[in-house]
Amino acid sequence: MAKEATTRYAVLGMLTLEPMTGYGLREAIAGTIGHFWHESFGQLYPALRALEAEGLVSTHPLGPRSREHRITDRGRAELRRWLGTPPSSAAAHRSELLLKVFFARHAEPGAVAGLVRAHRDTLVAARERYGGLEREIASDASPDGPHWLATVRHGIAMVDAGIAWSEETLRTLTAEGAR
Amino acid sequence: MAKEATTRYAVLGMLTLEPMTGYGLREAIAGTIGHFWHESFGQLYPALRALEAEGLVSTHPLGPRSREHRITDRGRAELRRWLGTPPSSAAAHRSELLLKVFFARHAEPGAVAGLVRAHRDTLVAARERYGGLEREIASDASPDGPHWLATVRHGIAMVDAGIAWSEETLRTLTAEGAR
DNA sequence: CGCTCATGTATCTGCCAGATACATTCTGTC
DNA sequence: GACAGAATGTATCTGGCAGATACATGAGCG
Repeated sequence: MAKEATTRYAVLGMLTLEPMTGYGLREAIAGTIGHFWHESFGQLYPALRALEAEGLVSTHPLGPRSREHRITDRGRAELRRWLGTPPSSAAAHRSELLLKVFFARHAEPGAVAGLVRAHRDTLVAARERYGGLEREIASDASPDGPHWLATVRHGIAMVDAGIAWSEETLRTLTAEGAR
Repeated sequence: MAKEATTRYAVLGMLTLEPMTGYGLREAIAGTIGHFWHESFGQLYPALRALEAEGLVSTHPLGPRSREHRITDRGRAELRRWLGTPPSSAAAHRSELLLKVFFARHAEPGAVAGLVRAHRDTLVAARERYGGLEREIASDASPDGPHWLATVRHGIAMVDAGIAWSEETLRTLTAEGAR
C-alpha cells in the first residue's frame, strides 16, 4: 500500500498556528519547520482541496485571487489522532554522498574527497544558521517554543555529528592516495 | 527538471563488485549499502533495461528465467563521471518524527514522548547492528573496505547523535507535563 | 515607463517506495 | 518419496512527492 500522505498533517499542524493562504503556508513551513520538512506547491494545493472536501479545513475568500484556510474542529481531532501514531519510516533512505564514498575507488583520484569537503562546508554553514535559530527561539516564549527548540537541537546534533564524520573521512580518503 | 535518476548509478556501482541478476542486486544492495540506500524491484528492473539499451550494462542468460547483468567499459566510464558530480540534495527532506515533536502540544498527553522513546529504542538496536558490521568489515581486507567502513561510521555517528538527542528530548517532554 | 520582486494559484513530469502477482528451484521434514 | 514452504527470480501498478514551469497582480524603484 502506498504510504499515508503526510502533507495533510503538516498542513493541519501549520494551520493550528494561524489561518493562512496556500502561499503563506509554504512560507510558514519554510520559516519554522523548514530545517526538517519541505512542501511544494504541487503537494500543497491538491492537499488543501482534499482537506476541504473532508471538512478538516474551511476556506474563506480574502480577495479575488486569494483564499484563507482555517483548521476546523474535525481537523484538530484528526491531527491529534495522527500525532499519536508511530512514524512510518524513520530511516533516511538514500544518501547520494555515501553512495559516492562507497564507490570512491572507481572515481577520479581526489574527486570524492572534494565532495566530502564541500559537504563539510555546507554543514558548517548550516551549523551557524542553527545556532542563530536556537538563540532566537530560546529568547522567545511562544507555547510551541520548547518543541520547536527540540527540533532545532536535532538539526544541531546531526550537523555536529556530520562535521566530525566529514573530518574523519577526509583523513581516511586523503591518506590512501588522495581518493 | 526532475532530479537525475540515481538508481542507475547504484546499479552500476554494485555491478563493479561482480555480475549479478536483478534479484541478486537487490540482495547485494541490502547487504552492503542497505544502511543508507534502498532499491525496490519497481526501480531495478526498468533501470536494468534502460542501462542495457544505453550499452552501460550487458545481459547474459543464465537459465530459462534468469539473466546475469555485467557492467561494460562504457558503464564504468559513466560511473566514474557521476562519482565526481556533486550530490543533488544532501539534506534529509522530511522527518515525520520531528513533525510530531513540533506539534506535540496538540497530541494526547504523553503520546509523542512514547514515539520518541520508541525511536530511541530503534536507534539503540541499529547501533548494535552497526557495531557488529564495523568489526566485521574492519577484520576483512577487501579493496572497498575502507570506503565501506566510512559509510558505516557515518551510520554510527548519526545513530549516536540521535540517541543523545532522544534522551535530551525525553527529559524536555516529560518535564513539561508528560507530553 | 519599464524592471524586478513578492504574492498568489495551479499543473506537469519523472523518481521512487511499497504492494502485489506469479513461476521455479531448493531444502527440510514426515 | 511426497509435500510444504522458503528462497530465487522477473515484472507491473498505485500513489506520494520534488522540482520545474506557467501565469496573474500589485508594489517599489530608477
